[in-house]
Amino acid sequence: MNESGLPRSTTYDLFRWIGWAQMKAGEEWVRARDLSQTQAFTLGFLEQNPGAMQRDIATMTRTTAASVSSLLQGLEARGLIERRTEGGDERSKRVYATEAGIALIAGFEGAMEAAGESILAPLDPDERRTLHSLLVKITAELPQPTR
Amino acid sequence: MNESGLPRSTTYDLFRWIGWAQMKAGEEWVRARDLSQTQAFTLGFLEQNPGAMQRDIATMTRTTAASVSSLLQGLEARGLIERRTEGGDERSKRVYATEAGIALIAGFEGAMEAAGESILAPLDPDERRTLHSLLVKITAELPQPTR
DNA sequence: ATCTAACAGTTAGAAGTCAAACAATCAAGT
DNA sequence: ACTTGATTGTTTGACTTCTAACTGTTAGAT
Repeated sequence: MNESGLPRSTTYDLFRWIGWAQMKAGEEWVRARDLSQTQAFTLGFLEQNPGAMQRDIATMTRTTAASVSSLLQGLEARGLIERRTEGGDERSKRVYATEAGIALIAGFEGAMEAAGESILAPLDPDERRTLHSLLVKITAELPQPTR
Repeated sequence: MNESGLPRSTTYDLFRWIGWAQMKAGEEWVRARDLSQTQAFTLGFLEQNPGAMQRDIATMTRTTAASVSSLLQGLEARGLIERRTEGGDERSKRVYATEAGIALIAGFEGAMEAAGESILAPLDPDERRTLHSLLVKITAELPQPTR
């Protein structure tokens, strides 16, 4: 809660700001393919984890089952993913990125890394290592997003 | 993009995760008052900056003028804020938290700080200072969200 | 077998968000 | 005066997200 007036920034403000900046930095790449951030994230995840359950996707994106359901509807309508029930459990659906989906998402990881790179530019390699290890230390104690 | 399988976490993943955790940590306080995060944020901002323009709020929350417009509709309908045109400029509207709004948001800042505190718990004071200064260094070079 | 509880996913309704188009006002020049 | 451009806020329509309620499936106990 800063800008217009207030002098200090809490650590949380800085986190929010940096998260926002990262989002913006990746926006161009993502929007050029007519995807939302979450859609791109999900496709990238499916490329790496073919056959994931929807529930896994919810955990990964830290959203809800309902959000995943409607998110996948959009991707499925565009032919970027498929849902199949297999493995003898009629409840769960295995989700796969189609060839079109994989083609569309190719380079996403790299683009995100580049975006992250540009944001961390003010830090030298040593400082980046320090930052990363501090963040790891924090997240190690964080509640796992299980739903 | 971690959990189910992948070994490493990029710095950006960690940022996302921490931001999510902070949001969750403040959720209980916020939901007990039937507010969204953004609404609480906005009310807190108005408590500190009475008479802010809507444009300022958009900058602060890093959203758009349209979002603020509809966000404030909700708060106004509940009598938590007022919009007045004053100061001879018929374009801009000055936004104020009402007494009810101020009463509802009392303690928000403290609750958020406590939430932030609990997340930073794994770090000792020295590490916190280091983290804070690294974040400041990053945000100093970040594009200001001007709209 | 049957009951119960947990689990996977969907749907409905409310709210927030965005881009784009719009209306109204102000400022500055001509 | 008039015009032009910038500023401030709203509206529209599409999309995402959430909670809560729902359907259907599976596993475990009795």
